[in-house]
Amino acid sequence: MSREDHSVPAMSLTIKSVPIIMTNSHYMNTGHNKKTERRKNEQLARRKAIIKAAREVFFAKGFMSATIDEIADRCGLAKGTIYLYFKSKEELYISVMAEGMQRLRKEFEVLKKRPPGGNEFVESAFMAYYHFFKRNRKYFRIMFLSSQPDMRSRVPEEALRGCMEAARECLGIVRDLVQEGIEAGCYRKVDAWAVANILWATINGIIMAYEQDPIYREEIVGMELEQMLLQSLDLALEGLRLKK
Amino acid sequence: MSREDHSVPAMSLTIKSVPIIMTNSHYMNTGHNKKTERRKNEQLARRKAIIKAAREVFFAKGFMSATIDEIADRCGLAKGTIYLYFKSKEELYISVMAEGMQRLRKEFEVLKKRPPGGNEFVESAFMAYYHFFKRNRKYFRIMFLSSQPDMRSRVPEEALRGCMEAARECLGIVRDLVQEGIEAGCYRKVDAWAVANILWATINGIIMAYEQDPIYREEIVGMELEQMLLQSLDLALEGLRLKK
Amino acid sequence: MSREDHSVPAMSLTIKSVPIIMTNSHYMNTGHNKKTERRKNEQLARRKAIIKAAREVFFAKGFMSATIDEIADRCGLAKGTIYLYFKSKEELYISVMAEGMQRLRKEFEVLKKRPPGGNEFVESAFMAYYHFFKRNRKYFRIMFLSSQPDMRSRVPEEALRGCMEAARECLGIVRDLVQEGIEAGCYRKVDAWAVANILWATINGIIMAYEQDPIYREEIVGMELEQMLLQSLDLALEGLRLKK
Amino acid sequence: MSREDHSVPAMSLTIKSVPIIMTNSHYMNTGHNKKTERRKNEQLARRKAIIKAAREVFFAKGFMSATIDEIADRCGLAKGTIYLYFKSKEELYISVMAEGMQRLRKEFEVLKKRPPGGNEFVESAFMAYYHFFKRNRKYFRIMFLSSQPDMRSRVPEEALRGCMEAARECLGIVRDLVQEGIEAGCYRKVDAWAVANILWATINGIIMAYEQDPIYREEIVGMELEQMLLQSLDLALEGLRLKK
DNA sequence: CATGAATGAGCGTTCATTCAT
DNA sequence: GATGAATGAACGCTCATTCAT
Repeated sequence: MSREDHSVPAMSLTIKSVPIIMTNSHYMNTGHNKKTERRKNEQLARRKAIIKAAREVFFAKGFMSATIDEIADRCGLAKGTIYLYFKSKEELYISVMAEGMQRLRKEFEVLKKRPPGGNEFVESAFMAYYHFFKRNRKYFRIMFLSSQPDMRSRVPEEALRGCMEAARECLGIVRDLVQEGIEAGCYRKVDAWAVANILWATINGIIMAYEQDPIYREEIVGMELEQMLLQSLDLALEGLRLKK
Repeated sequence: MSREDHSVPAMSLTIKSVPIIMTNSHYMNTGHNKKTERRKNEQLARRKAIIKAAREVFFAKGFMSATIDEIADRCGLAKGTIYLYFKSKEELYISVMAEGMQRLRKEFEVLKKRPPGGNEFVESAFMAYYHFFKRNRKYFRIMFLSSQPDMRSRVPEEALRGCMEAARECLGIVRDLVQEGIEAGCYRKVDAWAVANILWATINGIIMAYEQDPIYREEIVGMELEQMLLQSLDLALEGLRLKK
Repeated sequence: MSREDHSVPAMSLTIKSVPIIMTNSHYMNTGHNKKTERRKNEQLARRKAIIKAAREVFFAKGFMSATIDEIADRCGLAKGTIYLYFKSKEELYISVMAEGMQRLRKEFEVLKKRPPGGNEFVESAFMAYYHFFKRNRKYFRIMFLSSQPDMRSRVPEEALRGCMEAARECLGIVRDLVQEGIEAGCYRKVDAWAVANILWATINGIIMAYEQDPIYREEIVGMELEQMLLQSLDLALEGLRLKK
Repeated sequence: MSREDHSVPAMSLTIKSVPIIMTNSHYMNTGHNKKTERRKNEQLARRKAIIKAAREVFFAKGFMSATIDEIADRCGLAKGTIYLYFKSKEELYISVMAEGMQRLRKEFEVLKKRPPGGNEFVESAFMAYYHFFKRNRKYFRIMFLSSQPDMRSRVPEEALRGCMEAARECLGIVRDLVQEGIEAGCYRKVDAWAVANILWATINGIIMAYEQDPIYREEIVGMELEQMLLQSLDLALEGLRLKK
């Protein structure tokens, strides 16, 4: 059973990874009041610990069945403390999701550094997404929740934006790949942004189908996720490719 | 709603096995089980009424915030009565979903009767789905819930199968269309079932994207759903089409 | 569809056992309207069937957890029908109890016909009670419920009287035995009624102890019920016996 | 009560491993867990208050008709708070019972300190029990519930043991009295434990008879409880006494 | 009479959230 | 800040009882 490594080596706090998550960090290294700075770090660490615990519980039980009590237990904090960091269960949820999007974004980042000249533009994005999915499968299920009206109405818009931005950046990368493909004369002259969105949606749609009940997956779809994705990639490429 | 249920009187009574169970012996085969038949109809109607109310409440509030109390109020029944027809909130949910799938399936049915000779195979399915979506938009949101583990674990498998079957039939229709396209020499020789699933997933993925927060829809995707679907159709067709 | 399902060996109704249970039987055998008489019999049979079913369910589940639904199912009647015969769950309960007391009384009746001259007066009552207990163990548990205030407040006094009368008769028989013992010169000149009550209470108390949690029975009392009863009999006899 | 918990601020930070788990690090061994101690006391008091309220409601309404709402109201707590202290209505019930047994045990304790030389061994126990009963009459009714199968199956075994132990201790005291009587040459050489159990059961049986419906008490038993107990004591003593 | 669908008050219980310490 | 006891509204659900058929 492939492990999903949301462990967070904790190390990460000391390194650059922090600024990514940190949204509310307006502390400047003027050298002065260390105490405050130390505090900030502690708080940040705590915040991450809570998100980690929440993620684990949400993954194990689902959002609806998860309880703040269990999350608090799991990170060794008091229930009240959770509310010091997150206004509601829903904000906690969105934060877990945001963190997942950040991870994905980070993995997508490498696509930007592709050596020029290769011609698997879209393929690489497909694969990057697929590999992320394999290691973070459970994120997807809870992501599908974010469209629920009772979730959305309770999620602070600002927290949501964090997710969105990450998604936008990923899509931007895909768009760039498509654009490169066009410019390299491989792809037809399509609207790269639209295609990026379509590819993105396609993968999500396929994954969603696979996260349905096993009955659906086995008796209806009846083929492995990887195969399905590859065929879908094939179809898309065929649609994109410029025919001489 | 004109009832014609004085229909066929005795029939069932001619079967011996009945008397054993029967305790309520005193009405004879005179005008006979009018009562029973009427009952059946009433029950069916009530069931539908409950599903309708549930649908409305689920749509308005979301599954999590919906309450049985409100559903009961909305269809003018007592709370206990709801539980006479549905074992749990989750079963009610799945029944709403099943009903939605039935509707979709019914609309897809017409695709089967397409006059031969036309060549918009996949287009017609896309459009059928899209039109259904426009009129039943809110179904989709709640459908996305069915992948939640805490939902699935509480939904009676049998009720789920109802949904699945309808979905399978729709997919079958799409596959047939693809197959026709292949046989008509319009499409490449692809795995029609896989392609049907991919198309299906693509549309769902796109819809899901649009059912995300408006921020996502407006600021990120930034184009109308219809456009997006059309472009996606275009891409898919291009991918399917046989090039001379 | 002629059904003759007043089945019920019915026999039983024709014999003497009836008058005992029957409280509301003012039908005289004037020969006329047989129909009515048949009805009466049917009703009586139904009543007994319900009590039987109730007994089984009360025994299996306990009064609190028993449901009218299950009782109705078990005797193949509709729930509403139960309420035609018994005003409430509590009346049903008391009727089960009354029926148990009638049984006990019937078994005690034989003590009245003891051949004169024997000298095991009290012993025979002890043993009769004990044997009844062994075969009707579960009656006792539910009997202990009758002292609950929320039971009593809902039991129609009239139904209760049925129980009481049977108990009184049993006690009367015990008193007579004690009296015989006194007159035979075996026992001291005690108040026979009081002693009868004391003996009765003693046995009930012992049985109650045994119907407590097994922990109590095994870890605390620590001896077999039969032994305990015998020792208790021994003690009582020793107390009663006239010493020369 | 001066709290000194602004104590030592950073501390915990110096230890590396700590921050992860340690959450409540900030109060050191100064005047120290005064807080905790106060809490403990408060909790104990609350627990007692709840038991008191429950007792009152159970006594007034009976277990079945009692509601947690009423119990909560009566002790001025929220319903949820009750569940912080007791897992279920049944646990509350058993706790009320346990508390009653503790009281009885405490009253029995004095019997242990009887000045030697007296010869009313069993009498004193009878009387202690009787006096307890007079002041705590209503306990007995609800005690009779504990033999109900649907009660027992829902009572946490551990809570039950509390009751049992108290009962066992009382019985132990009675046994000792009997034993003393034997050793003092007053009583026959009987099995003291069995006799203790028999006496106990006898009193309980008598009390149960008196807690039946008033009809039973008045029309059947027809004598005062005290008289009955005295006669029963008399009978038992007569049975125990060593005859020259 | 018998039925059984409908009722609906009421249940025990949960848990996100608050707030005094 | 951190705590965790307290809250109490809301929950899903039950079931004795009624009543139209």
